[in-house]
Amino acid sequence: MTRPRANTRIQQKNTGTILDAALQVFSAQGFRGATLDQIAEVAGLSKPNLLYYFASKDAIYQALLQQLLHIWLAPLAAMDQNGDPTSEILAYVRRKLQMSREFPRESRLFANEILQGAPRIEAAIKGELKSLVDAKALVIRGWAAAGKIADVHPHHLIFSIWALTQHYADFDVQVRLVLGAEGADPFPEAERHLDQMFTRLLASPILPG
Amino acid sequence: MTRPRANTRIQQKNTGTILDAALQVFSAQGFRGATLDQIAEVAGLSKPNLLYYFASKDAIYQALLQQLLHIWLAPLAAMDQNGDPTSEILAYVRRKLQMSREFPRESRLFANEILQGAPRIEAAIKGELKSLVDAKALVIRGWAAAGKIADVHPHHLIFSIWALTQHYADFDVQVRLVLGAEGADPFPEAERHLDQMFTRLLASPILPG
DNA sequence: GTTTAGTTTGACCAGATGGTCAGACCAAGG
DNA sequence: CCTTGGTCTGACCATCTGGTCAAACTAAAC
Repeated sequence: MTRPRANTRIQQKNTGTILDAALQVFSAQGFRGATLDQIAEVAGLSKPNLLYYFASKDAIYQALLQQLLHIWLAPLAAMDQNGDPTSEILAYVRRKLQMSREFPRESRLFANEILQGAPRIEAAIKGELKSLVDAKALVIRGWAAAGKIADVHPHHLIFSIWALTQHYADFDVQVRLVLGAEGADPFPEAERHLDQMFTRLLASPILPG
Repeated sequence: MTRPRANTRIQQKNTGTILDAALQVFSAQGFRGATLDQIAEVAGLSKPNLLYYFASKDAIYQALLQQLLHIWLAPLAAMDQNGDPTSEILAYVRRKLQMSREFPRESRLFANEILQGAPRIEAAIKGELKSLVDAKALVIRGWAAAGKIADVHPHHLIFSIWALTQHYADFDVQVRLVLGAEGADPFPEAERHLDQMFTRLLASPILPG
């Protein structure tokens, strides 16, 4: 094995730099649209040097996806079966929106990948991601059955959380253009709106009192 | 002007064929990822023949975007100020979801364009799209002020409709993979879920009775 | 049937792109 | 110092890509 495995300090630093630059470029251009030259320039390294650390353009992309999957699933994984149902779901929504704000590039990378048919992440979706979603869907179904939240379709509830929160990362440009100068930072208002949506959605049909 | 302007039958047929093929390829690969060779192959024409009808790759893409903008705005434009507020908004949601189902390639084309920073459609967003949205936002604000719907942020309401409906086109692969074999067609359930969400969101805080 | 305007293509080009490689460079241990 | 193993790069290559062009072909008007 001639390929380094991130032992040396230099290796750790450079693989990190490369992955960050790659995230920048891939998330903005998609896999096919991105070029090694662009990544190299952003990373401040030469192209052959990139290929010293990663076997190919594809390998860089794969490494990125692999690394990001965990960050991506964390907010859902943190949803606690034993907590208060509405609070747990609302907290998940807020965490996810926060991720759109802090990690828009990651969100766009995934969006690009899925848009293109998920050719390089299909396995992870069918595996890790689906397992987690199915598990949490069961929890939600349980909450609904116990009358603690309204009777919602668990999978579509999760889809709607993804759709609504990721929209503010993936379509950031559009959101800001449409809002114009008034709404310089769309996120506070977005959080209020999403709070409102999910609070109302989840409220049990018969209100106490 | 040597360039044809779609007069002849042949011109009409071929420009149509090319735009359809281009939609196919651009929506799946993004602008940079798509190649003229791919488009030519899908269209069943030679590459030079493509460039006989359109001046450049860019021109094909621009023509596509221009053509699609109208289709895209139609459902929102059809929202009627004089109709029943809740019905109007719910009808808009259904129309928009229907478009995700019938025209997923169009949705993905826009998604790709926005993801990449909307470099070639920024003007249209700041212009036509923003104008329409602002106008409809006023209508919604009026409905809310009159107490006919709950007090929602108009722009973010529209964003949430876009996000939720387009998700089923743009992330179709993911939706189907996560649902697995059970949900062969996610749309009926999606419609029920979105109906539920917006019905509850828009219901006035004080229920009659 | 011939002219004319519109249509199609094979061959070609310049620049971009992913990837290779031999050798230069450099840090650190002996 | 010198060796050694990891790091870096200029030069290079095959292929792909957007685009051109002269010439061949075809439909239809006269």
